[in-house]
Amino acid sequence: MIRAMSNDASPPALTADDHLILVDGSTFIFRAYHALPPLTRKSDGLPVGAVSGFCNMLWKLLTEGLTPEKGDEPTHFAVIFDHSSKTFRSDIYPAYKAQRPEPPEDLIPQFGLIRTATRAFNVACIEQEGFEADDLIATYARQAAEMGARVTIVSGDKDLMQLIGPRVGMIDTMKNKIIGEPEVFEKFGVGPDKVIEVQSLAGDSVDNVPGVPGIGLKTAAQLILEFGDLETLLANAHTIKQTKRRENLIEFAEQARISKQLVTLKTDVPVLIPVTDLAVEPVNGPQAVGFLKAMQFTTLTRRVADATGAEVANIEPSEFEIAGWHTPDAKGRQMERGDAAASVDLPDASASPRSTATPADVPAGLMTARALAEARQDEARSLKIDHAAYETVRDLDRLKAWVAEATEAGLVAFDTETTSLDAMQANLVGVSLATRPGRACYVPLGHVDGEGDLLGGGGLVPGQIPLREALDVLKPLLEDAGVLKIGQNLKYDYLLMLRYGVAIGPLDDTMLLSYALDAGKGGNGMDELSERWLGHAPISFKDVAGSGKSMITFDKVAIDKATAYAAEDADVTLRLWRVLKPRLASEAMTTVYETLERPMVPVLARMERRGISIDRQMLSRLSGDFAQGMAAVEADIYALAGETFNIGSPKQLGDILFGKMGLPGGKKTKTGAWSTSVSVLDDLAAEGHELPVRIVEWRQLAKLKSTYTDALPGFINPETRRVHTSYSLAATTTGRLSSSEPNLQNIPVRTEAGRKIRKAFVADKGRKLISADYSQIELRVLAHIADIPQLKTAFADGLDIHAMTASEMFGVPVKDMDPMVRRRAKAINFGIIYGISAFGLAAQLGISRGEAGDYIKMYFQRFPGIRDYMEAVKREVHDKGYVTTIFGRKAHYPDVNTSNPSMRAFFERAAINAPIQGSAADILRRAMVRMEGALAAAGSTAEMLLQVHDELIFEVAEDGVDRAIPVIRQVMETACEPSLRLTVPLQVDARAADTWDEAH
DNA sequence: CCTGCCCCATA
DNA sequence: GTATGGGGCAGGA
Repeated sequence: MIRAMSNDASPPALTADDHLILVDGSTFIFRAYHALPPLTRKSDGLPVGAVSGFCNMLWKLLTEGLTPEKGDEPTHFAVIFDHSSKTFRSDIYPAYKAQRPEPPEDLIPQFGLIRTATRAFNVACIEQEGFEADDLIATYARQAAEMGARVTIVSGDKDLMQLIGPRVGMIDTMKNKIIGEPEVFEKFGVGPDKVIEVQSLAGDSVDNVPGVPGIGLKTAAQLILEFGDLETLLANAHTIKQTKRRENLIEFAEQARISKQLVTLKTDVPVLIPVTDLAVEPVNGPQAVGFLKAMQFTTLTRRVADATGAEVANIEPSEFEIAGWHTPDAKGRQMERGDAAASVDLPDASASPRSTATPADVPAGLMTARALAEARQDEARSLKIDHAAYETVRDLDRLKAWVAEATEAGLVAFDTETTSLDAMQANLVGVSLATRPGRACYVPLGHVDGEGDLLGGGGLVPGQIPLREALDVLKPLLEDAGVLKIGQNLKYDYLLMLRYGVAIGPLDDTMLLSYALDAGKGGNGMDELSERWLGHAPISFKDVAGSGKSMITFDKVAIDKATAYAAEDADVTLRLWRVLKPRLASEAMTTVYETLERPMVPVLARMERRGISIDRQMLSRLSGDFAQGMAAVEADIYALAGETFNIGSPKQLGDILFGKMGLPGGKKTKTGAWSTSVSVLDDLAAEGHELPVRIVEWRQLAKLKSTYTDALPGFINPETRRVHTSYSLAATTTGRLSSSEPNLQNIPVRTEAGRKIRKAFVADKGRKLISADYSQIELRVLAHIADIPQLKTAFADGLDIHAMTASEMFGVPVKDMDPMVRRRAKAINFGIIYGISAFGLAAQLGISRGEAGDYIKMYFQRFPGIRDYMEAVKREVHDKGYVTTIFGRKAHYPDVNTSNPSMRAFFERAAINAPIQGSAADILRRAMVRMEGALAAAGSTAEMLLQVHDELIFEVAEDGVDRAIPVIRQVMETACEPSLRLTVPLQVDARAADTWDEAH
């Protein structure tokens, strides 16, 4: 099959019209294995996932080249493999690639199969003793390029990037990504010609290339850019300023040289098969089809047969032996199933399923509630999970039967499977339902064929109900007021289903139940809750979809695996609900859950769905401005430091400031490194040093650029053209929300440069943004909780609270007060909220600990109620393990009684802060829950978009501003009522403008 | 590729 | 001194 041996007439040399494709077979196998669904098996169990990916790629490259356009097809083609692990490199450095782990067991048979596949397609299959595939590729690439031909290397291996040049390109078919000079630069920080220099410094722990300790890619690139190459650098190593680095470069110079030898690919391998012999030959249809048939790759078999005119029906599957493979013991597998089945027989835990949903079932008296809660906890641990008992719902009749069952039961656990964690971009792949423990199903709706997935997707897998028809049956159930929908983190499913025209309700969320009951005791994710309450570890998402780069989307997961995973989620959710829901009554947390948690789900889902517009052009301009600013500052920094270094590396910066320049640094971080935080740099600046000032400037620009102006545009949803954050309802111990992807709760505001970013958050044309924020809400809450007369009076009279504090403490009049005095009082006020310590206050104000301690003493003398409050909270948290907000939310600190004094003090401060921060958070939640209804009732079309802890952002048509603002203020200022009468007024400032910056 | 660390943006 | 999320770097799988 290899035609290289027929050398009677030597084939013509390659020309500029030729195109040589070199496939790196060895790394392909590993990468395909990890990228593809974990278990793609032929009917007899032979694992063929990597082979399938390989054949699809091979066929596509052979017939189309890199792109479907004509004229791109290869004229020459070879697949290159490693021959054995021993190469000239292991002679230079025995450790080289010595720690390679054994390949996974199910991958072993595929090594031989891929070589067989290559030959089946009539493609040259090349390996040579003593040389790695990379060296052969390097040699062929050089030879072909010298003849003027175009070369494409098919690999994702970074070691091959050194070969890239004008005629030599690279493509990573796993990622569908072309790798050219820009990509190399992105990865190594230098062009292809300097890649080996960088690699010899940075090393590579995967291949055991040692490099120089302490030098990573970033630093290596910087050194090479400065010195040009390794030898020049080593010759000038003594001039390197950073002590540790200089020493390492000198000490490990030889190691760097060895590394360079290891990473430099040989371009002069005496190849046994000349490059001219790699000319493409036509695929032998029957031969290729025979192999593909044996592999049971139906789609590709058909495709190749069509293209070659081979008759599939008339071709027998090829027979061949496969090393490392034997048919598994069918009996053994049977046994395994039998064992699992033995535990299937679930007793029907709820004789009357419907009863669990009706309020009548929840006993009125606390003692009975506790008895029920305890019984449920025992039950949960005794009931086992059986994946084999779950049903895959494949037709409309079965789905209708499940809907009927759920309707009859009056409750159903519901979960969606999708293609993305982002509910605004996810497509529905399937839903699962559970009606009682052990009784669950999965309804696949959008699973696709995974076979053609390397260079293009497959079609819908048969045996699935059409999405539209399924939704028509599910919608009435999901919106049925008589059926409780139970989910885990239902905001996700709610938002997703909203996009499919379904508004889920009524609902219960196990994550929020857990959060209301146990905030602070641990996570509220399903896996963790399942472990905690059911003693069961559910199938992990990783097990069905993989992780990292090789992760597949759920629509590519095989339906039987998907059923086990998805139905289990619904089952587990239902079981968790049965444990957690009765605890609400028995622990008197029902009101918290029903007023502060559950109603937030639809409110936040709608906010997230609305999103906010950002001005992409403005951010792009800002990015450019920041980059320019950084470059200018950078030049100053290098001049001041007398050398270049990586400013973004705190380690290197510390070496420069405190090592080389010998500045008095003092502070170390907890790992013993020099601290280079702003406070340290500011101290240095105060002593007249210029460099720290510049560093702080650079840091600010770098932060704004990377975190905001560069990152935010990537979050613009292509469909809505807006940015949709995701709020977490259960991420904090105190009751605050958190925002992520992107985090819109930390958009800059304090500096001028930062506020420019806020200007990029804009109202759509003809509309305005309204920002409404509570003034001093936490201090007001403190005044209320701790019952401090002076503070309450000051708020009632609308005074400047910090000035008043200063006046009380230092006995100075508010009128014409020294700003410094007010600043101190302000810092103390904030310190109180944070559970003040003399240490912290001293750091904040830049005064001595003793002085700070005196301030605190003075404060407590003037406001003894604050000290009493703090002492009371400490007693409470030590006594009960939790503290509560004004609305009854609990924040747990299970480790507060630790014997470690500093840990203990930390938990005490957190416990002091929690009722203050948490009560303010509760107030915000109450306002948010009421807001939409109040606006609608007042005839306002204003839409609530964002929450930032004490601020709400709305968008409304220009002519709707005046109607909206009074409603917003009213709702926010009266948010506590009627449950609670605060003894201080709440004050809300609201403003409308075109941008967030101006509205704020 | 993942994790810990450091630093920093907000309230 | 409280509460978060996230970016860049370096080291170890």
